[in-house]
Amino acid sequence: MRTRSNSKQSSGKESTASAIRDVDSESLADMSNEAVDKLVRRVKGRGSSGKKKQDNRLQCDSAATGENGLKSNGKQVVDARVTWNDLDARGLAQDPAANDTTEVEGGGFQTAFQESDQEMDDIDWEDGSSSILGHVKNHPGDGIREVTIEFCESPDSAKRKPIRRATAEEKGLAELVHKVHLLCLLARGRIIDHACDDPLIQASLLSILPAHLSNTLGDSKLHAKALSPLAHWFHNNFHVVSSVSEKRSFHSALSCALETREGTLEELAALSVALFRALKLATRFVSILDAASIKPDADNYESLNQDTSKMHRGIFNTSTLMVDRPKEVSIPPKSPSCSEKKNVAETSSKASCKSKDNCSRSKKIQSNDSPPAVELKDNMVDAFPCEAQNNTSEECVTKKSQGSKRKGDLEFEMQLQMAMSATAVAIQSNKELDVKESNSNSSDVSSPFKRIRKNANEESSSQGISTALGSRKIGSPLYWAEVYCSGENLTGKWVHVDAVHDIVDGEQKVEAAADACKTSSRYVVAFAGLGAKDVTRRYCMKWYKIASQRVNSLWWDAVLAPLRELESGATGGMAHLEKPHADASNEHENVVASGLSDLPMPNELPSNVDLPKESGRKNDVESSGRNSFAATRNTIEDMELETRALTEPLPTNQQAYKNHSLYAIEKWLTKCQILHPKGPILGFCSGHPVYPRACVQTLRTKERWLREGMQVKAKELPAKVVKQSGKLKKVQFSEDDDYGETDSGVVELYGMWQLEPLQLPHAVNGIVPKNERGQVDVWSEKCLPPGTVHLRLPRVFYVAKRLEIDYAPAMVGFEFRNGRSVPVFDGIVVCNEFKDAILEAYAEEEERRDAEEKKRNEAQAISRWYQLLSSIITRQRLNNSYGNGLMPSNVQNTNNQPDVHVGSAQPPGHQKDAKDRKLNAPSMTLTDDHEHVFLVEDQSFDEETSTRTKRCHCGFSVQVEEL
DNA sequence: CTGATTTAGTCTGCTTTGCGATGG
DNA sequence: ACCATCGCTTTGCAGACTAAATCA
Repeated sequence: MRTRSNSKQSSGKESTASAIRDVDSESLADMSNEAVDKLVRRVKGRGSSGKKKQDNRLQCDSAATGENGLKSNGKQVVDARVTWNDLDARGLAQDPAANDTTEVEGGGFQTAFQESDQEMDDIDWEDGSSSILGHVKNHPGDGIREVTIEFCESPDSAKRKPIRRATAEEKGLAELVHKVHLLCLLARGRIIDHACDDPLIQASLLSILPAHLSNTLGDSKLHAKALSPLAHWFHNNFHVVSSVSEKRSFHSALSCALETREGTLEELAALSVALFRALKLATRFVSILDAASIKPDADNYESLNQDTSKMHRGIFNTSTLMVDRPKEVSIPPKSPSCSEKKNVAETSSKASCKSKDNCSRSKKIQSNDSPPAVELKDNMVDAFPCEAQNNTSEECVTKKSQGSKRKGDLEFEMQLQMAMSATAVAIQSNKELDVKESNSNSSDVSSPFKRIRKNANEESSSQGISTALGSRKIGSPLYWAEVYCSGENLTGKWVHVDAVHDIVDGEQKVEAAADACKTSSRYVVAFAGLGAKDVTRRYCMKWYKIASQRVNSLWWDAVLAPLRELESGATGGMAHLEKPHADASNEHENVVASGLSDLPMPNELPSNVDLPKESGRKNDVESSGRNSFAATRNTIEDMELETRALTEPLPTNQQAYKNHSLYAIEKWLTKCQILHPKGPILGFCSGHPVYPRACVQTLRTKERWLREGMQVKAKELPAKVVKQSGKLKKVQFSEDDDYGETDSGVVELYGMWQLEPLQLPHAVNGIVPKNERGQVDVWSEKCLPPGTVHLRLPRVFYVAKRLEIDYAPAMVGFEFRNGRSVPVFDGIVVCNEFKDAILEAYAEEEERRDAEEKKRNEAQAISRWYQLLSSIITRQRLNNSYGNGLMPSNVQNTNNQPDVHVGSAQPPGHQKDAKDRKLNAPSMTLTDDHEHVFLVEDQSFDEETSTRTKRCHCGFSVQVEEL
C-alpha cells in the first residue's frame, strides 16, 4: 500500500492532469465525484463508535506527521491522493470502485494478516482522507496544472462528524427489544427449571452418584461445605462442550447430556440442579438474563459497526477467537496465532502471551477464556483429559481427531458464521430465543479489535480468567444453582453452587467473573417450580452501575409478580397451605416425589436410591409442618435482599452519586433540588459529604405549587433563588423598566416543607371567586374554590347565562397554536347549589337543541332533494327543447317522450323514481325501447324502511325511499 | 488506567391569556 | 360601522441527560 502511494505521488507529478482533463474531462470529473461520494458514504456509514473515531483521528494524525516524506503538509498529502485518482482515471485501476475493492481485499484478506498495524493505519489513511476532501481546484505550483483538493473542513469537525446519537424512537425500540428479550429469557429459564424436575433425569443422576456422596447429606442442618464434594464430583464427571447444532427440546438435550456426560453450560447447570433436587435439596436454577441492551447503541451499533466494517479485514486474523470453533482450527498455527494476537489484542494480550512459556499453553489461554474454576483446576485437567476444558474451543483443541476439512472450507465456514453472527446482532429483536444459547456457547459477535481490559478484579485474575481475549461473554458465569442450606447463617440461606465450575458459596465472585467477561449481571433470576425470583441483589454489589441498565422496575415487578408466587410456593411458601389443591406451584414436587417412588428401580442401582423414597415420604410429612418455616424462609430472603439494597456501600466515584437511589452529593443536585434537612452525613467521597437521597427535595415556584393544590406558608423565605430564563427576563424587564428593580431576573423556589394545603376564598352568595381575568384556573380538583363545582360540558355557559347564575369559565391549561400559547377552556365553574338546576336546564336545552338540529337537518335534506330534482327537470326540459339528436341514445329514449312520472311537477318524493330508474337501472333503458309503467296497484310499501317498491309489468322493479 | 471534567449533541418540558383581514 | 369569523409562520429555549473527548 505504501509503495503504491509513493509511486502514485511520483507518477502524479510527471503526469499532466490537464491533458487528462482535455481528453476526458467529463469522465474524470464524474469519476472523482463518484469516488469522493463513495468514500464519503463509506465514512458516514461507519457510525459513531469510539473505535471508529479513533481511527479517524489516527488518519488525521498520520496525514499530519506525513509518512512517506509528505512532511506535514496537507496539500502534499492530498496531491498524492489526487494523482492516484489521475492514474486510476487513466486506467491503471479501472475505476474508483475498483480501488475500494482492491483495498478491501488486499488489505483485508492478505495484507492485514501479515502487515503491521502501521500499515493498517496507512490503509485507513488512504480511505479516510477522502472523507474530508473538499472542492477541486487548480494547483498553483509546479507550473503544471494539477488537480488539487483542499480541506474545506477542519480536521476537528471532520472528526466530530460521525458522532450520531440515538433518537427517541431508537431508544424506544431498544427498550422494547430488551423487554421482549427478557420475557423470552424468563420463559427459557422456566423451561429449564421444569426440565430439572424430570423424575427420570433425577433418578438417573442418582443412579450414577456414588453412594458416599449422597450419604453426606444426612444431616438435618445442611451446610454449604457439605455440597462441595457433590460439586466436585459433578465437575469431574460432566464436561462442557460447544453448542449442539441439532434442534431439539431442552428436555431431550438434557437427557442426551446426561447420557454422554457432556453438554452446554446451560445443560450442565440444569443437570446439577436436577441432581440437587433429586437429593431433596431445595434448589433453584439461577441464570443471568443477559438480555439485549436497553440502550440503543451499546450492543447494536458497536457490533454492527465493527462487524460490518471490520469484518472484511479482520476475520481471518482472529477467526480462531471469534468463531464457534470448528474442530481443527488450532492444529497448524501455533506461533502465528500467538503473534497474530499480539498485534490485535495489543498490550494485554502480549502480557498473557509473555506470561505463558510454552506455546501450547498460550494457545489454550488465547483461543478461549476459561472460567475461573477451570484455570484453578489445571492439574485436574491432566488427570481427566477431556474435562474441565470447559469452553468450547478448548474442548475442540483436545479433540483434534474430529474431521479434517480443507482450509478453504474452514475459512468459508468461519466467514459464514461471522456473517450470521453479525446478522443476528442486527436483528436482535428476532433472535431472543437463541441468545441464551449463543451466550453460553460463544457470543462471538463482538469485535476482536476491541481493546481488552485487564481483569478488574485481582481475584479473578489470580484465578486465571483470561479476560475473554478478543471476545467477550465467553466463560462468563451465566447459570448455576442455589441450594438452601438451613445450617448457614443461623436462619439458613440460599447458597450459590456452580457445580460446573466446582464453586460453592461463591456469590461474591459472580459479579467479578461476569464483569471480566463483559457480561452485566443486571438480572440474576432464580427459577423454581415454574416460577422465578429476581435475586440480583445477592450477586450485584454495585447496584448503581446496573440500575440504569435495568428496565423500569414497575414493569419488571409486574412481570415477576405471578412468577414470584409460583417460586415461593415451590421453594417453600404460602402455597403449601393449600396443598390438598395441588396447585401448579407445588405440583411438581408431588410429581417428583411420586415419580421417584413409583419409579421401578433397576437392580444395579446403588443403595442410595432408597433415599428419595424415604425422603419423598418424609417430604410429604414435612410439608404440612414446613409451612411456617417455609414462609419465613422467603421472608428472610426478602429481608436479606432488602438489606443489601439499603446498605449498599458508598460508591467511590462522584458521578455514581448523580442518580444514585440511596445517596446524594450536593454538587450533583439539579437547579430545582436542595438538601433538606442537610444531614446526616453518611460519609465522604473525594471530600464531598454524602447525604441520604431521602434528604433531596424538589423545589418549585409558588405558581407551580398552586397547580398541585398547595400554597406557600406565610412568611416563608424562598429555599433557593435561581436565575430566570432569558425569555421571561425580557418580558419582566420591559415591565419593570420604570422601577429599575434588579430582582426581576430571578425565580424564587420553595420546598415541600414550606407548604400548606391551598386555601382559596370560599364561594359566598352564589358568587364564584374568580381570578384577575375573571376565570378559574382548574389545574386539578384541588384548585376549585370551596363550594364550587366544575361542569365540563360543552355550551353549558349558555345555560348558566340564561338562568342568570354566576359562573366563571374554567381554564384547564394551555395549548400552543399559531406560535403562541393560548388558554384552553373547558366548561364552567359554578357554585354547588346551582349544579342541579344547571344540569337539568342543560339536559332540556340539549334535548331541544337536538330536536332543532334534527328538524333543521330534515328540512335541509328536503330542500336539497327539491333542488336536485328541480335541476333534473330543468335539464330535461332543456334537452327536450334543444337537445334532440345530440343526446346519447339511452338518455334520448327516456327523455324523448314527455314522461308522466318525471315531467310533471310533482312533490319531490314522487319524482324520485325517475331519477332512481336512471341511476339504478341504466341497462334496462339502454337495451330496449320499452317505457316502464309503474301502476299503483303493483306498488308495495315497507313501513319499516319507508321503502316503496314499484313494479313494471315487464318485471322491472325499482325501490324508492320515501321521506 | 481510572475517574473527573469538559464539550457537544439530543431530548424534554416549560412557556402561558392575539391580531389583522375579511365578509356579513 | 360593527361584529363574528378565519387564518396566520411557527415556539423556542433552557436545562437535563448522555456520551465522547480530554485532562489529571
